[in-house]
Amino acid sequence: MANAAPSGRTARRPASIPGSKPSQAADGGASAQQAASVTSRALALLGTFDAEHSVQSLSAMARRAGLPVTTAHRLAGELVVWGGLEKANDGYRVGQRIWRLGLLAPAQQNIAEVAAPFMQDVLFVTHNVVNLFILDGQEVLLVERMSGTGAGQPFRRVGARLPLHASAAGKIMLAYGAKELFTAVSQRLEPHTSRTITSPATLATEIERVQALGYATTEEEAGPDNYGLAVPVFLPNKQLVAALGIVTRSRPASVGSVVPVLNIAARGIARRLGVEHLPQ
Amino acid sequence: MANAAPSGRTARRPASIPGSKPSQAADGGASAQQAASVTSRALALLGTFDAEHSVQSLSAMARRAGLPVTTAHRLAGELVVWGGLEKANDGYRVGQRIWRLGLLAPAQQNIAEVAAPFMQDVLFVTHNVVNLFILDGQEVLLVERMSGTGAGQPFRRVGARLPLHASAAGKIMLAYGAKELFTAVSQRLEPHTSRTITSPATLATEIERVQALGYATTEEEAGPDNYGLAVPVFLPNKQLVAALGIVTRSRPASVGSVVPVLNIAARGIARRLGVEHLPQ
DNA sequence: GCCAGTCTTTCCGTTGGACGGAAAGCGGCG
DNA sequence: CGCCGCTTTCCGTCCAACGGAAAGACTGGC
Repeated sequence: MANAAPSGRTARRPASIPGSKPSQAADGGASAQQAASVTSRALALLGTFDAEHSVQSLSAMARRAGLPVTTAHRLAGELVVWGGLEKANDGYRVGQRIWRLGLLAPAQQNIAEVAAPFMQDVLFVTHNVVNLFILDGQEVLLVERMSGTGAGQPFRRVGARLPLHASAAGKIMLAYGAKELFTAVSQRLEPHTSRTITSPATLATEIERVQALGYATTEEEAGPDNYGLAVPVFLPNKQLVAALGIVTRSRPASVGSVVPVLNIAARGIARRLGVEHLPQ
Repeated sequence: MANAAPSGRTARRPASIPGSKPSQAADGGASAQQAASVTSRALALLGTFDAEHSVQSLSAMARRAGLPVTTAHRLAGELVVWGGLEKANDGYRVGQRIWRLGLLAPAQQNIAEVAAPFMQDVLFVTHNVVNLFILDGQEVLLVERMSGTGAGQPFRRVGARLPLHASAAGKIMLAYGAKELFTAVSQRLEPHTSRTITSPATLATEIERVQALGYATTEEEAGPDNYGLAVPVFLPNKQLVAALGIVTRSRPASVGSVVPVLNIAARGIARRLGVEHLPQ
C-alpha cells in the first residue's frame, strides 16, 4: 500500500502521514478534501450526504466535498445516470440504487433481518423503543430499531453510532467484548450530558456491575430524558455479536421484568443466527 | 468524434496485436454496456452485486462488470478504502457505508419509516407477513416488510420488485394510479404461475373489481402458495402513495376482517405522511 | 425594470492520472 | 511437479478527466 506518488493535479499531501491513528479520524465524509483519484472524488460527493443533508444543491455538494463545481457537476451527472443519486428540483438526493445495494451489506443483512421478528415480540410486550446494536470500531452501530405508534419521535435512527461509554449497548460491548476495547475507550471519555461517565475508574466499576448483573443501563448519560437498558446477544459458542435493548423517556419502573423479556429475545436471535449462517 | 488513433485504451484492437483475445465487438458484457468513464466503471463494479451475488471474488466482479481484472482491482481497492466495499477472505461484499447512505434514500426514508409502527400494529393483529409497496416505474418496490417469529421464510426481501399484474399491491397501483400505467403494463403480461393473469381483458375486469371492492387480492398469481391482499394508502388529497398488504401461505379465511385492519393502518400512515413532510 | 448574487450548465485546451498487458506470487488439485 | 485460476505489483503509454471561463437560469432587493 505504498502511498501514491506525490504529484497531483490539484493538490497533494506533502509527505506520508506519520502513522497516527487510522480509525475513522480524518475521513469524516464531508470534510474530506484532498481527493486525488477520480473515483475518490465521486465517492467524496456521495459522502457529503448525511442525516442533516439528505437533500443538497450541486454547489453545496461541491463545497462540502471540496471539489470545483464543474467537476462535481460532471460526476453527479454520472451518478444520476447510474441511479446512485436522484435529481429533483430542490436538489440531489441519494438514489434508490444505493439503497438497494445497501441492503446487501453484511451487518444489515444477517443480524438485523434475523433479529427483527424477535424485536417485534419485545415491542409488543414492553411497548418501548427496541434497539439492536453491533460493535463497529470503537462505537456501537444501530442496525435495527422498532417503535410502536404510541412512542414519540425516535431517539436515534438506524445507522446511527453511539460511543461505548455513554450507551447501554456500549457498556455491554465493554463488559463482554475484548479487554483492549476498554483500555482504548477509557482514554477518551467525552461527556454528552452532566451524567455521562468521564472517569475511567467509574467506568470500570460500572462495567463490573454490568458483568455481575448481566445487563447494562444508562440514565441520561447519552442525552436528556434518555434511559437505556440492554442485554448481550451471545452465539451458542459464547461469542458476543450484538446488544439488544430498549430506550425510555423516563426512568423505567420495572427493569426486573423487562430484562427477562430481552434475554428471551436475545436467545431467540442467537439460536437462529447459530443455525443459519455462521457469525461472519 | 471521428476517433483518430485506434491505439486507445479502450478500443485498441487494430491488426497489430498478434495475441488473439477476440472480445466481442460491441462488448456484450452482461449488465454493463460498454462503459467508458472512470466513474461508470467503478459503479459498474458495484452494480455486480445483487441478492444472488452478495459476496464475490475480484475476478468474478471484473467478469460480470466487463472490466479487465487489473482495472477492477484498482477500483475495488478505492472502494474498500472509502467503505463502499468490504474485503474478506472469501471475497468482497457491500460495505456498510453504502448501507448507511442508502438509508437516506427518499423512498426508504419517508414512507417506510413513518409506516413501520402502523405495520407493527397490523402484524400484531393478523400475525401475517405485512408488506408496504410503492410504485416504481412499471413495478412495485417493497420498501418495508414485517413478519413475526412464527412466520416461516419471507417471500420477498425489502428492495424486491414485483410486476404490477401479478401482485396485490400492483393491482392497487393499476386501479388507483394513472390510466397510462394500465395500458403500458397490459402490453406484456408475463406469466409467473399458471394462475397469473395474462389477458388484458381479464386484467381489466380484475382491476374494476378492485376499484369496486377497495382492495386487491392475488391467489398464487406470483408464486405457488402465495396469497396476497392489499389496500391503497391515500394522502389526504387523494393521491396514491403506497399499497399496504399481507401475504399468506394459504387462502386466507377471513379477508373481510383483515381489510378493515389494513385500512385503519393505511389511514394512520397517510395522516402522518400528510402532517410531516409533504408527499415529495 | 435593473442590478447583484447564487446556482446550474456548456465549452474546450491542457495534462496528469487512469489504463491494462505482462508477469510474479499464491494456493489448490490431480 | 505442472496446471489452472485468482490476486497483486509494476510501469510505459495516452486519452479521459480536469477545471477556468462564461453564458444561462432564477431569485430577491430597491
